[in-house]
Amino acid sequence: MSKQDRISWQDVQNEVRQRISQRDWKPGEYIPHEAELAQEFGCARATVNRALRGLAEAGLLERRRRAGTRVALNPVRRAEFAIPLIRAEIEGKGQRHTHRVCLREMRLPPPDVQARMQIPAQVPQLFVQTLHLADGTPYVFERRWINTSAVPAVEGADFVTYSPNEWLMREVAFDGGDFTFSALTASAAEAEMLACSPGEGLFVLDRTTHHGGQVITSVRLVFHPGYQMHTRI
Amino acid sequence: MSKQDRISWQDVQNEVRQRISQRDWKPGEYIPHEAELAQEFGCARATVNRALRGLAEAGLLERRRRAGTRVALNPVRRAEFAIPLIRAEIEGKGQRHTHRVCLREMRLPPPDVQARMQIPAQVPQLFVQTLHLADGTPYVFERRWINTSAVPAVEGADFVTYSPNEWLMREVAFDGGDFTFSALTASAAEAEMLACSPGEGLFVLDRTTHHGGQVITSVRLVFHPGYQMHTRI
DNA sequence: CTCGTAAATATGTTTATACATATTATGTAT
DNA sequence: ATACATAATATGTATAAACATATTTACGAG
Repeated sequence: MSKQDRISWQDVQNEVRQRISQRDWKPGEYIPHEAELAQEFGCARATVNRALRGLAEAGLLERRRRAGTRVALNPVRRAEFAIPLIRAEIEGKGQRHTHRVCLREMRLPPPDVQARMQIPAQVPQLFVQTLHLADGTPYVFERRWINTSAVPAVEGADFVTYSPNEWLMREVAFDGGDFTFSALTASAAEAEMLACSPGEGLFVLDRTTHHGGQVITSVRLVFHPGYQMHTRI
Repeated sequence: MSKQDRISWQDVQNEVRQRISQRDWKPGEYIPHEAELAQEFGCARATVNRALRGLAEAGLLERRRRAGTRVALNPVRRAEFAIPLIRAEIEGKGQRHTHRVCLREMRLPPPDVQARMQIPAQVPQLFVQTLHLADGTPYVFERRWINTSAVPAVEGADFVTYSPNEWLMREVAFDGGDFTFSALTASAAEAEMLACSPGEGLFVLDRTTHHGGQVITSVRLVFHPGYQMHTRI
């Protein structure tokens, strides 16, 4: 009952969410079916459907045809996070983003990278190391492999005006990606890059980006000590 | 055109997704409006709306009333991840989950925890340290604060049959949470708990769980070396 | 009693229609 | 030209109706 006198799907969703949260409807229990709720709330079934569908997508409800809708046993099983876009992330904090290409060469990828990128063996690929800085202090160090047969135009890119990621975002399309978050212990090389002590625990994001079945690029981002990724539900 | 001869919203969504991915419609460009697409695909506007709404939620499209719909400049900006439920995660790998409560006492929370939990100063809270094991090897070490005034029943819980998280999931409702992912360098105590070397980089998840404006619990999960969190889009 | 089939039922989807709302474009008065 | 009211327009939402689909229940033949 927000604006008009009509009941909106948001109204229904809020009410249902509250009933779950207050445990009027307990985990595992079946809730009334759509038609019944529609009558209770005085709205169309489609409106209830819209509301419940959203809650099911969020993992709060489990729905099955004929069986009905019930409150999930383990409520809230997924959350969303923002994919870090380095420049946006840094500028969003009011800092200035710069980057420095440390290395750019054709190189034979190690077996694990070759497997992950699903590329033939013994074919050199473009390897780029870049350091991103926020107000001049190291922010994240990236080691990137680029599939040169999928992105031939990359041969002519020097990644000075645009960082590798920015260049790729502008030049090539992609339709999927794999993300792996982990931690590693800073090696001497990484410590020097990120201006921290060797042995420090660092946050790592490995990302592999696809387009049309092909792997475009595979990158490891090693963040500065103290980096945090945040989300809420 | 999957099953029937009718066009489904999924058909429309796939087609649009493809046009974006193939850059028939380029980032920043406006796409035809719903009525136009409905005519092109031979379906109702509601069907197109459903398709485009989903893509907008995924961050692929940006929609504004009157202005229209355009392809997002930075396509794909968010991804979903599964919130780790220790037991489910371990058993999902075919391993056996056990846990050991190492410490359980009332204790005065340090200032940062007190602030995060939005509780009055100088009031002791329940503090529990638990080690979770997979097939007997340390998996994750948790340090948890529980708001005893929000969950008075916790006084009588020994967390032997149910681990703290499982107990809380069963006993109390919650409606929101904060998640922070980071990395830390293993201290001597953490190294001993997780049977790793001090100084190793470890993956950390800090989670604060709310219900009705109150903080229920705040926990730090320190994972074993090599732990990974995975997701894809 | 068992197995397979038919009926029942709750959710899922599509459609046409109507109206709401945000935002841009237009036009008019000053 | 500028400011402001007004029209135009694309998306957003609500509804009733019809049908699709998955899944369970009931039933009947053997």
